[in-house]
Amino acid sequence: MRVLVVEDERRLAQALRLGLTAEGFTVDLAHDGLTGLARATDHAYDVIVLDIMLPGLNGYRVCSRLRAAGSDAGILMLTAKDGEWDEAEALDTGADDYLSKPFSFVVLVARLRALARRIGTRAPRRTVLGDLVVDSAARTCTRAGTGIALTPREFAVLDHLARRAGEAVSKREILEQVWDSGPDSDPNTVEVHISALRRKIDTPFGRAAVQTVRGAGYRLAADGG
Amino acid sequence: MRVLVVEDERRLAQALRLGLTAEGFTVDLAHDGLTGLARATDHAYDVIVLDIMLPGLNGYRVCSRLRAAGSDAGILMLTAKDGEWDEAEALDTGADDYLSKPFSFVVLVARLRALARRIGTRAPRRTVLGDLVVDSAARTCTRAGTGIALTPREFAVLDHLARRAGEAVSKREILEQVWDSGPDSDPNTVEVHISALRRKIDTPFGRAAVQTVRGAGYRLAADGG
DNA sequence: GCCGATGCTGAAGATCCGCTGAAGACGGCA
DNA sequence: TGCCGTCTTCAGCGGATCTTCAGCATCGGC
Repeated sequence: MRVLVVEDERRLAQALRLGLTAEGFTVDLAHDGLTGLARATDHAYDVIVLDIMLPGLNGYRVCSRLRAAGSDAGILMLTAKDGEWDEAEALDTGADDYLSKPFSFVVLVARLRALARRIGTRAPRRTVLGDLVVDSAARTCTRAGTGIALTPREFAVLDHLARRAGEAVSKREILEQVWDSGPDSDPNTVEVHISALRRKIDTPFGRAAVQTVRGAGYRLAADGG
Repeated sequence: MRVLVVEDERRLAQALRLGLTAEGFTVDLAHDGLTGLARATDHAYDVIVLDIMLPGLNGYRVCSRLRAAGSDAGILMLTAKDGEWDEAEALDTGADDYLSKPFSFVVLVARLRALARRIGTRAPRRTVLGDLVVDSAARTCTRAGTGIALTPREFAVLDHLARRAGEAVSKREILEQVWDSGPDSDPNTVEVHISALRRKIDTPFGRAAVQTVRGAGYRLAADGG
């Protein structure tokens, strides 16, 4: 399990690294907000321990920027016992949990484990393909930041293709998965919906994310077309 | 904050329910171990008040089975002053805290609050979505600073949507969470309440925070509409 | 270039889904 | 018990959405 600790007190940071490593975590450190943000966006961490008071960029900022960048790591914030602390703000910026200093190391480990467990079972929700974003949880789709309204069927088809981005998916499979219908249904139904989909997510943007694989079905380009 | 009280003395259980409800908790009762275990595994409680001496299945058993089932609710055990009581055993089975009878109600509330804080409910007390504020603890809702009176059901629906702000939530799920009803109940009930909600929090302000996701349910706009 | 197979697309009718007003049921409270 | 606010059920409306169909375009092999 990979953990990033963003903490400016070096003694504490080192102690955490030693302790967490002994508990079986793989630990990286950052000592200020900017470095933390950079590392977190470069590497895929399971959980991030984030101090609120940081030089450069404070914890709230790091947290909201991470979420804006689409990170789905678990984030646990550390609050100084006397510092100003706004629980609502923290959770609003996308933190998953928090712990006030001074804290028990055992509690920290327990919380990190619980957090990782929670994050792990959280269904993957956003698929990013170039400037095309498919968000299964929100049931939204955006191209270059522009929201696109899709009907239920259209979204279901797109979602299914997105989960196998880059692979060719047969009409048969789409029919079974999206329509949960028997193998004797009309593949033309799929064609009609694919057509509608292209008219919404490709044509207006001069792109071609939905590709026809003759005889084999369709493929959603991994780079968004 | 959701609390489950598992206590076989009905008078005491009722008194706890009244008192805790007045303190802003959402309280459910169970009068024996098996029922308590069933309820606790079915619903996500933040904390569970668990009597040791219970008909059917005693508190220790309930506690260890809950933990075995992966529950991460806070558990506070109640011990009779004369009953045999093994603190080590209690904590071994996964209890977080304990209190011996007779106890002061004020102390119980304080312990429950501390416990909930320690366990770290990730549910924000207040959810801020643009100028729409939903306060789960106070059970109030304001839009642009104006207080809005909601009926219990309306608030429960809004609260549930707010906890998943930005995500599409199915009518089915709303029915299960807000009504804790079976999957065969009428989704139209939800529609009626959604309609009432919109008439109160959206229409008068010319906004559209409550969005219909055709075929999938509803979504509360993360920016308040 | 021809041909069959395969895929695309516009139109139209049928269907499904969600919204809403009203009526009655229910429950708390005096 | 009667009142009042709230909840659920019902039925109809209106519109979005789905499917079917038919004709046309495109592709690949010859």
